[in-house]
Amino acid sequence: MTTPGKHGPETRSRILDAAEELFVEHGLDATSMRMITTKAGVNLAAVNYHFGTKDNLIQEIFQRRLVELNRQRLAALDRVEAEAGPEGPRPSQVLEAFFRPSLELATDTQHGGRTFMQLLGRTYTEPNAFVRKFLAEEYAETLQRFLKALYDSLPGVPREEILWRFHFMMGATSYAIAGTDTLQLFAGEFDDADPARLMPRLMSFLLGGLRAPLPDMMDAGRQKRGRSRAA
Amino acid sequence: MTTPGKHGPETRSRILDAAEELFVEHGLDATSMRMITTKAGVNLAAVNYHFGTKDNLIQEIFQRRLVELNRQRLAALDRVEAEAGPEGPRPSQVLEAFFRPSLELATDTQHGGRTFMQLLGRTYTEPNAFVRKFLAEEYAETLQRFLKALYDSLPGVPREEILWRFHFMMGATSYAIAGTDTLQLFAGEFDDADPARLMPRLMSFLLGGLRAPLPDMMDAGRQKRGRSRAA
DNA sequence: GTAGAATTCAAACGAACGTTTGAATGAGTT
DNA sequence: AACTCATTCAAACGTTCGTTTGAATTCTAC
Repeated sequence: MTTPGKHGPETRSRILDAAEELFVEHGLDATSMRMITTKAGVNLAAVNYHFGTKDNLIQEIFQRRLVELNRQRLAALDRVEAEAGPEGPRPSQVLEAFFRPSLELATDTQHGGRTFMQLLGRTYTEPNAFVRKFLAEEYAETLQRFLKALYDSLPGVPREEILWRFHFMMGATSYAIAGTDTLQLFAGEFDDADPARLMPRLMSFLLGGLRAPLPDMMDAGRQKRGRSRAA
Repeated sequence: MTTPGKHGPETRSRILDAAEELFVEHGLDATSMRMITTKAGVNLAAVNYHFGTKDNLIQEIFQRRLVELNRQRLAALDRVEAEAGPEGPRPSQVLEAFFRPSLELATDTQHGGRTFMQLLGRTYTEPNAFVRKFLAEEYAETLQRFLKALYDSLPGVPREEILWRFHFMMGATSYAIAGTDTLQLFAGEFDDADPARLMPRLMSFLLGGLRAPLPDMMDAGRQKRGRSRAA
């Protein structure tokens, strides 16, 4: 029943949840205000009343999740940095601190976490200028800290290579989260989409990529296992 | 001058080129017919006259490139399979056959290849049902053959793991191609966007990920270098 | 219970969208 | 020259979009 005609602070969250799902299913542009308000069971004008504009609604959806996500990431980085000695954490620990929170959020079907991570993965490549802008702002500090930690953990490796590989890793991750249906579309047989198994699978792949021999030049000191510590 | 008032078969290709660029810059939905025809210097009705609908235009843009791209991929696979002995090609050769043509197309700024690959990378995660449908159809045969070749080249590895890792690799690749500006946005210093260096960088990363130790279970026979051939 | 603020509602706004129309213009043929 | 057929053109079509409006309704507080 849900008594849609009554007042209540539920209206805001009803809109947020409905919009999140629809954005995943149809994309940001292709999701209209009328689709959102119909799904949420509220009046059309409710979105503009509570959020002002559609862009503000989008921004609020991303912020309420991203702030918490990056907080968890930085907290995890603080933890491994505190536990490690003066030489700092290992590369695998830094990666874990960054990617594990997002994967855990991606496996949370209870509170729409999975829905949001699919949306986020698709948004990384979205050309929408407005979205890209505040996405970059929201990530700036977090990425700065994690890149610095990665640089320090791999003292012998050129920063350029590390930056590229981190870029590749984010691509593999967002693709893995956002495009599981793509995978199923390609390979019919496939049915093991259990998100709980995704984490170890992705983690070993990412670490393998990070530790791969450097391309072409300076193959000396290739870190097959462990790291080539300088200090 | 280009004498836009005259007849000529240029109109079709002018529309295709203009649309390709605009789709990359703004996305499929956010690019209007009026933007396309204005940029191409043709009348608004020209798109519907030459292509019927906007969806047909999109489909034609993808087909004229994808057919050629997958033809090159399959030809490269034929080549390495012919050169290899009865044991078949090595995993790195299969990967090269698949990813090198797309990366070469991504570095071709002359004929709009880079533009198209950015578009393609973004489209992998696009929820547009119409686009996803013919994208899957266009890829079906190619992916079947490459997955089979990968399975045969890694006889000791569960097919499920190979499928997942191929998925991760496609994610890293499309992300690398589509989102270079994202990378620059995150890391200000970064200026080495030379696409010619992208290929070896990405290739060593992908191979490192493919060869990584399997997660958790059956770590026995981990293929650190080379393969654990069974036959 | 009544005033006042907050919220919901049906209806409409102007703008932009993809597409269609029918006349005007061009080249090719006889 | 007249006819034909493909193409281009300006204009309009109906639909949907995000947003606004002003009255109705509900909650809060005195």
